[in-house]
Amino acid sequence: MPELPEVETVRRGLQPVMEGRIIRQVELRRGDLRFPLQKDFVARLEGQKVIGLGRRAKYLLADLASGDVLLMHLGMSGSFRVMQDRGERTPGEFHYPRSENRTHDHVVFHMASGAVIAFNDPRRFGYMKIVPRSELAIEPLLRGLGPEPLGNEFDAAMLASACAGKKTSLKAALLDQRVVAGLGNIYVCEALFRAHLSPKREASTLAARNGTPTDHAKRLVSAIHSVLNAAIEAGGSSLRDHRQTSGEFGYFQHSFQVYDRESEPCKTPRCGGTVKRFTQNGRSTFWCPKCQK
DNA sequence: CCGCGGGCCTGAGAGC
DNA sequence: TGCTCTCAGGCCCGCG
Repeated sequence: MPELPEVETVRRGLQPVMEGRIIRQVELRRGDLRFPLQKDFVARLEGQKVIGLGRRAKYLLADLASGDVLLMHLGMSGSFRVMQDRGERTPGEFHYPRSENRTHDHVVFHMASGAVIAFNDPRRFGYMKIVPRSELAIEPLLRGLGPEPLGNEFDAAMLASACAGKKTSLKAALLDQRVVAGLGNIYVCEALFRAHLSPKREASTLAARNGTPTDHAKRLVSAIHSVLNAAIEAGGSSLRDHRQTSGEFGYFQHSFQVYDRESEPCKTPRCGGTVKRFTQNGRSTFWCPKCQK
């Protein structure tokens, strides 16, 4: 599910219940996420104070007083849910809200404050890993990530140089986390539509000419900025799994221009085209062939 | 090095 | 109802 806007929405939901708070107990209900959690996973978290909760691309990073950092990735179907412990539990077991399927709550953080934070992930493509802060720079999971799309260093010049010489499609390039880190299938489709650029275009066609970024690169950067900012504002997109940490839906899916709109009319004024779908690198691409060139 | 396809998992929905 | 098939917000790995 989660691309940058969904992860950022989750971060904002978790921040008030994690930052400055102490993890009293970690309830490990399943340790085999995408890969097995570290043997000392629980021990390194229990009793720790969370100093800050940040985000890098699609990763959440909880900074601990011990000097460790807890990395969390939501994979395709991961979500966090914040609940309140009302003391209605038997030891070691939290009394979950009725009529809610919490069978895939794999890791549950019981905070000293009484907040209960459950990581739910049916497909288990998500994962967590604890690394010393001093080793973050060499952490394989983070090393190689490109610039943050909403950060200062991501601009037309940066995008143009990252695309230079790339024979692959523009869509594949944008999905490559080394080019820009945080976009996924939905927001790549949406950004390309808003920039009126074809997903089939060769990535290298965005490269600078005469040392100056092309208009295409500028248009694409501004489309990426606007679509991500709008999606964050809307609490992300809720298609299947994504919820805000309160359980509420995000609502950016109502603003999709092309994603999941196969055969529907193009939303570009006076275009009159129809949204098409095809498979690129094993993933669905939605676009309007009439106005995306 | 680069680009592509397969695989990892579970669940929802369509079609029969 | 139930089976089978396809598809899903990601990313690592191995192959050519």
